[in-house]
Amino acid sequence: MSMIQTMDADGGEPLSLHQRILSDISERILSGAWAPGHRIPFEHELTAEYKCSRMTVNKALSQLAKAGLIERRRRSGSFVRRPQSQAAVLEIHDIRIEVEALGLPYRYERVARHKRRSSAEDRTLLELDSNGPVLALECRHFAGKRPFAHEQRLINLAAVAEAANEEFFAVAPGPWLIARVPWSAAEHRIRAVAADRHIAAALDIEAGAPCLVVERRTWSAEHPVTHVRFTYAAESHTLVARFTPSQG
Amino acid sequence: MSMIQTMDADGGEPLSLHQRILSDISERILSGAWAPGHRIPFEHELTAEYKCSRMTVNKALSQLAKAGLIERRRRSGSFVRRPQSQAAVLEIHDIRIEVEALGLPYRYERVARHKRRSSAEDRTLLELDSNGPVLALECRHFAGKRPFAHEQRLINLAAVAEAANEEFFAVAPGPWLIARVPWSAAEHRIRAVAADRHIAAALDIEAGAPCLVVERRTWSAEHPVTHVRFTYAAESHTLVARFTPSQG
DNA sequence: GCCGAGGTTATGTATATACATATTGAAACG
DNA sequence: CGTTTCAATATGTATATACATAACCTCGGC
Repeated sequence: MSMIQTMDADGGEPLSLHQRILSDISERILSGAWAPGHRIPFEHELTAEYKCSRMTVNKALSQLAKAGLIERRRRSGSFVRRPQSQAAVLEIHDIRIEVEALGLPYRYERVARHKRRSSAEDRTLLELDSNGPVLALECRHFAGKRPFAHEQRLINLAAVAEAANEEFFAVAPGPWLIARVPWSAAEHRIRAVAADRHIAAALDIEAGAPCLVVERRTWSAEHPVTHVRFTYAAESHTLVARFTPSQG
Repeated sequence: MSMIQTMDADGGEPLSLHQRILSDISERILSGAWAPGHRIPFEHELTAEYKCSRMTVNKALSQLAKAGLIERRRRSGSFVRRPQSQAAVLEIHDIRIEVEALGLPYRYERVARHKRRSSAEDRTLLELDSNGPVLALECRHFAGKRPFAHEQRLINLAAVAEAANEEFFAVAPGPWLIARVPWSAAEHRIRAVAADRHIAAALDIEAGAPCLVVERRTWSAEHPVTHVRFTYAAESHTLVARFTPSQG
């Protein structure tokens, strides 16, 4: 939101030159005016078109390149890229937020908590090398009276020692961790499963009913922190992911 | 498989100053050395630390701000941001690619094709105003001998007129559209459902078996282009989404 | 003690300049 | 004719500089 005035008389809000170049070019690409493979004008041509310095044009083009809309080749110029794969941004909110967004009262329940040396399965899930101690948690999240999600979580105590002293009666492990541990990477796996008897009981649904499972593994500065599996009854939950080409 | 490349010590390739500043600062944030809320050094201090111009520092910090790692406030400085919600990048590939990545032969089959004025349901799915013509397609994608995915698609013929002349016997609508229509936005909905009789027959599974459904709506320059629903048998498919703090 | 005016400060944007680097196309050479 | 060399070119990165803008602080008037 910047305030340098553009010379154009068409009266929109004041855009910085930088942003004007960015949106002009994305426009032309996304509208199809410049098809994939098309060579977009050289920096010095855009410099003339927008009556600005090459630095400004360069910054805008570099940003488009980083966003994946164009590809730049030395000596040859810049070219509109062919889309290769759809990439969408999936926002994964705290469950409390999701429930409250539905207008329902949220309740959290800790079902079980065990501290133990990591089993082979724990080590697979967390991608741990050593058999250090882990904390295994089982929880339920309610929307109104109905169970909304079932949570199975492993916390690597070598990475988050203070979790050993927390009972997780009042606060859910998700928010507790977020407030304490800076995440640096995460991997999500999303799939459909049939509810086994344990999950069916926990979510108050029929065994064999379809469920959406979201698993997340989190690292902080190379150390595995936590693995969590959320299971939602099919009717209760839809994940939404959006893609819009970034404009900076 | 660490997803974080830290460039410690004298290590490998020469990094540009810009990138060195970027990764240094992300390091310190992600490792927790600089906690959320911490004020990171002023531009002029970093200028001194790295012995470079303010422009270089500014570019790096602006990028970190755009990536959401820090927040910049005029006159006050730059601060490490508290993570608000997990955002992950979900890559949605062409089905042929996914099948071939599994090492299985890919086959495509067009099941049905109807051209019609859009029904009320079509208009809801496509977010259309008028009752213009649409093309409704039903297809199957095979991995080896087994059905891998079932596809139900609507194409807005007002936006993609030439689709009316394409039979889609040889080429799947996904790649056909991608090659022709520049996408500008897309929305994905992901959920678990129980297979109805039709889907069960198409995927050769039991009715009631859990399936993963991915629906995608695509726009091009404000015009709805297509709505597609992919249904995968539970065992056949897992979506993977990654989050790594962007380093530019 | 309240409140507004104005200065200070850090960031935001833009310019002109310089040199590095990768790549291409053509000239020079064996 | 094929290969090497070299200059031209477009991008990549960095510098010094300038001025705009928002926000905070202090000071002074009442």
